[in-house]
This record gives sequence, C-alpha cells and structure tokens, in this order.
Amino acid sequence: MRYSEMFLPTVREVPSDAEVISHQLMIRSGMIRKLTSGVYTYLPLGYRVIRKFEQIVREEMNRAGAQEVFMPTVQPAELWQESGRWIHYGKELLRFRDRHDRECCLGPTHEEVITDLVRNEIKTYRQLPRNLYQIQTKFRDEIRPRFGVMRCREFGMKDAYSFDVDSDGADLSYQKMFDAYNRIFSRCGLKFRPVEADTGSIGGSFSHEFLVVADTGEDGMVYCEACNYGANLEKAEIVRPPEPAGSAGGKAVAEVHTPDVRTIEEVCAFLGVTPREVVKTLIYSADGNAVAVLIRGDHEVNEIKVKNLLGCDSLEMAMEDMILDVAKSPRGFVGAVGIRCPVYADYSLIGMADFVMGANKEDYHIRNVNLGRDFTVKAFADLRAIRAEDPCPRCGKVLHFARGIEVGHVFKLGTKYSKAMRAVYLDRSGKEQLMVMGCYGIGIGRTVAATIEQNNDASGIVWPMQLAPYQAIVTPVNVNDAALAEAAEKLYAALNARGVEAILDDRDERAGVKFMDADLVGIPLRVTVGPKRLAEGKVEVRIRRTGEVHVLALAEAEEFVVRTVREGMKVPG
RNA sequence: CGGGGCGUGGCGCAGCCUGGUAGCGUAUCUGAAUGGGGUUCAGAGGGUCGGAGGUUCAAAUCCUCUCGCCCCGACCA
Repeated sequence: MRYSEMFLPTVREVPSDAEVISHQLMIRSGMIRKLTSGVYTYLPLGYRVIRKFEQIVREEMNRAGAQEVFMPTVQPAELWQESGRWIHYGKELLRFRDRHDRECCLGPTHEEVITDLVRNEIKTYRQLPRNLYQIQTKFRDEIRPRFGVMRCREFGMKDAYSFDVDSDGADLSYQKMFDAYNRIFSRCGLKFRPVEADTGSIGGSFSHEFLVVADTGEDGMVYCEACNYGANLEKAEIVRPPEPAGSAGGKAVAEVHTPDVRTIEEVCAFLGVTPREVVKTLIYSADGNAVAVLIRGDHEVNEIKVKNLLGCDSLEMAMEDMILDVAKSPRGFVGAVGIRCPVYADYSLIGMADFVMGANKEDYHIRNVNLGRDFTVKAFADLRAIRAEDPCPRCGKVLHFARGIEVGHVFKLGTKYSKAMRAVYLDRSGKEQLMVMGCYGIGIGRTVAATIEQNNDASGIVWPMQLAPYQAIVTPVNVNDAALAEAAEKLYAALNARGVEAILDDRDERAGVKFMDADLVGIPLRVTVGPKRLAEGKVEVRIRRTGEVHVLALAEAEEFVVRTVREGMKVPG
C-alpha cells in the first residue's frame, strides 16, 4: 500500500482523555476513533490488526476441532427468561422493545442462543461432542467504560461453546480449549498466565482466566513458580489452618467503655492491642437477609468468597437499619455475641482466643471473647482476601503477585444452561440426558490492546510480526530524488510480489516525519533508501524492536526482509 | 448510581476569579526554500466558546437547568 493513499491519521500529541499507553497509542497511530463512550470505530490500520488476530483465533479454534458459526446480536427476551438471566444479568444487559412491543436485548454473550440451537438440532449421543464458535460483536452496557477498547460497551469477542455427553467429555473439551488459548496468546508474543477464576454471572463449576501480565491490568493475580498454581485475587484460596493443640484462652469476658472508638485502628490504639487480637464483625445483606461475617482485624473480606459460600445473587454491606435490627447497635460496635443473624467465620478465627470484639452496644467493646464459649458460628470458611505473606495453597511455597488484563476466560458450565433450557440428548440406552457444556471467550480488541500494552517504547507501538498491520515499510528519504524513488519503488514491488505486506512511504515529507510515523505505527521492519547508501547500491534495514540496523545491498535487503518476515510468521508445530 | 474534574478552530491549551464581542501552539491550504529523526520563511482559511434559559447597555466570563466526556468505587472478554 502506498502511504500517500492510506487513510492513516496519526497524531503527534497525546490525547487528553486517554489514560493508559495502549489507548493513547491506538489513537495516535490512527487505529481507532471514539464514537461515544465505550464505542469505537476501527480505522483501516486498526482493523487490519483485528483481522490478523481473528485469523490466529480461527486457525487455533479450527485446529482444536471447533466449527465457526455466526449468531445474531438481537435476541428475544424469552430465551433469557428461560435461562433465568433476564432477571439475574442486571443492567449490563441492554434491553429494548421492538415495534410489536416484544422485549429484546443486545447479546452480551450467547449461551442462550447456542443452547437453543443445539437443543433443537442435536438429538443423540452420536452427534456429540460438538464445539461451535463465533467471532461477533457483543454489547454490554458497562457502568464505566474505560481505557479505550480495553473495557468498552460494544466489542468483538470470540465465543465458543462445547456440548458433551458427560462430565469427563466436557473436561476433555475444556482442556482442548485451554491448550488452544495457550497457543493463541503465545503466537501473539504475549506474556500471560492462565489462572483459576471466579465464574461470575456466566456460572458453572470452574473456570480459568487468561491474564496478560501488565501493571495497568484491572485484575490482580497470585501465582506460584514452584507448582504453577495461579489464581485471580478474587479466587485465590487460603488453606484452613490446623486446629490448635490445647485450648488457649479462657479469661473472663470484660466489657470496656470505648466511646466513639469504631475502626480497628481506633480500637487498637484505645485498648493497646494489635489488629491480630481483634475480630471484625461485618454485616452483609445477602439477597435482603442479614448475615454476619467474622474476620481477624488485620484481614480484609473477599466478598466474592462470601457470595459463593452463601450462594446468593446479591451481596452488599448492610444499611444502618439492618445493622441496628440484628446487632442492636450502630456500626463500629457490632460483635458476634448475641447477634440475631447467621454468623460465618473466616478460617483466621481458628485458634484465636481472648480476642476483642464489638459489644453490640453503642460505645462498648468486649475483651476476652472466645468462640464456642461466648458464641457459635454456622460455619468456618475461606472468606478473606489473600495477602503477600500467605503461602501457596497447593504446595506451601511463596506466592507472587501481579496485575493482569483478562483476555480470555474458559468455563466449565456443567449443566447450568442445558438444565434450565432442557438441552438433552438420547444416550445409548435411549434415555434422555442433559448435555454437559463449556464456554470459552476471548476479547478480540482487548487482546490487541493488551499486546500494545506489553509491546511499546517511547516512540510508539512495537508489533510482534504475527499481529503487525504491515510487516515492512520502504522509506525513500526524499521522493523528489528520482533515483531514490525508483529504487524504493522496485524494492516495494519485489517485497509485495514475495508475499510481504509492505507500505511504500511515498509521501513528500521529510525523512524525520516518515521515521516518526513508521515507529509510532510500529511496523517491524523499515527499509530506508537514502542517497549515501544507494550510491553504493545499498539500503538500510532497521528492526523496530531492537533498533538494530543492517546495511545491505538491495537484493540482500529483499532477502533479509522476506526471511525475517517468514520466521516471524512461523506457527509453532 | 455515589464522589471528583473537564467541555473554547482538527488536536493540545490560555482567557473566566475581576463581563467590553476570542487568543497561543500545532495541524490544514497556497507559494518558496530545504531534504537521513516531527525543517524554515511568507501568506491564507477555519470557532453560534457543549446546549437551553436568565441577569446585564453588553456574557466564553455571572446565575439556573441540561447534555456529553474523563478519573476513583460495584461489572467483565
């Protein structure tokens, strides 16, 4: 492509509303433009990268035995009512009515549609397993879109759905997708980790997220280099500590007047104790019912764990009136002794004795509280957020913390949707069985953005060869010099003929401008055709990533570019 | 939705407090020179100051409402 004819508006200045590097660079390099909050247009350069990534995804999905379909964006409410998600999905589901006043939504995901298709068409175990995927636009009415294409409302997603006869089969399908995802992200040259994750609103029995390691990522993860355990912070397990040998504690309970002392810090300062000797009592409203969660003073609650333990749809900190109702005391003085709601204790309570707690009485705390003697709990569970000093739950070694961008998520759904929507088949004995499902997503635009997040420098984007919108750019230093123009033109034609996706920067611009644009846009190889070198029949090939420059005769330069591109495009066996 | 901030030529900003009819940089167009890391000079075009209403002789500036966008929390590919 000739640069002079391209629709490639690069911008020199950093856009004021772009926070993260990938967002800034996607705008500056002319990849995207915003239409409205969380909704973007891909310009030619950006769309080329998208298509390159989609191609990788298709190749790997097909290799893993999945077949491509294409489902609608507009979906009828009935299907969502059937699965139960018309109610449970929440406001991210964009709903509207058509002219006949029928309720519809824009698909934020396609479990309902695919399950409907498959239940209608697949009748026997002979037709299973099947894995169907699509690359399609999703709409999720995010509360707060941000970071450009990273978290937007309308976005491209690859979603695959597997259907198996039983749980073992589903595990196999899951593993195939897991492996395919590893290949996909590896081919993009990404540093990433698959980690155990919460299943959220999709549901199912377990899941893994693929997180691209980046400080700007919205997710936290822990991982263990010794045993390869990895988990999202939301999910990261904490092992149950051993029961203490003897029964410690046993001092008499003592009520203490603690006027206006509410927070853990205030309590500790006032009573001269450490947070490890204090137990926090947090009241939550779980689907409208009060529950108390006990946790050691120096720990934080992981609400997702609480939510999963209770199996509720909504969980929020209780309002003041609910607290007064169950604890007979305002926030800050709540304790478990005599409280009138179910009490759950984090594992950290095991082995604690003679601790401090709210007295359920305004301006009072109590000392020397002991679990079992002074109150009982409904259950002990892992309810707190993991911390740096916690050991790996699998092998006990040191855990590492990192941030990441969730680019993919694989779920073992089990029979959640097949049950709700009656997706059944006949087994060998002619008996009806529920299909066992899995679903597997990859954020297309988000992966591209994550790639930029990991591959950039002060001058701009540094594309890995497999995703580069163009692989090489031929830059005559001055197009008004006939010899330079001609040599560049010939080299450009030769590269194209040999399958290299090249740009000829034939603009009547100064060399500096062309270099800046080529670097910003991130083309992996640049061939500079200048007067001094050309007098000797030579040109320079510069490698964007390393800055390395090779001075080569024209024919050698052509060979070098072709070879480098082919190597970069190699697909791992 | 709660909290914070911003809307002024394409982009980045100043002007607003203390009303007097819009400016800087950059980009764009024309001409000339230049030609290996965003070159230089000369000239030109481009803004109902987010929108509506109000106060005033006079509003980008003050007041009210409204819309949009960004950042911090709950969502997730």
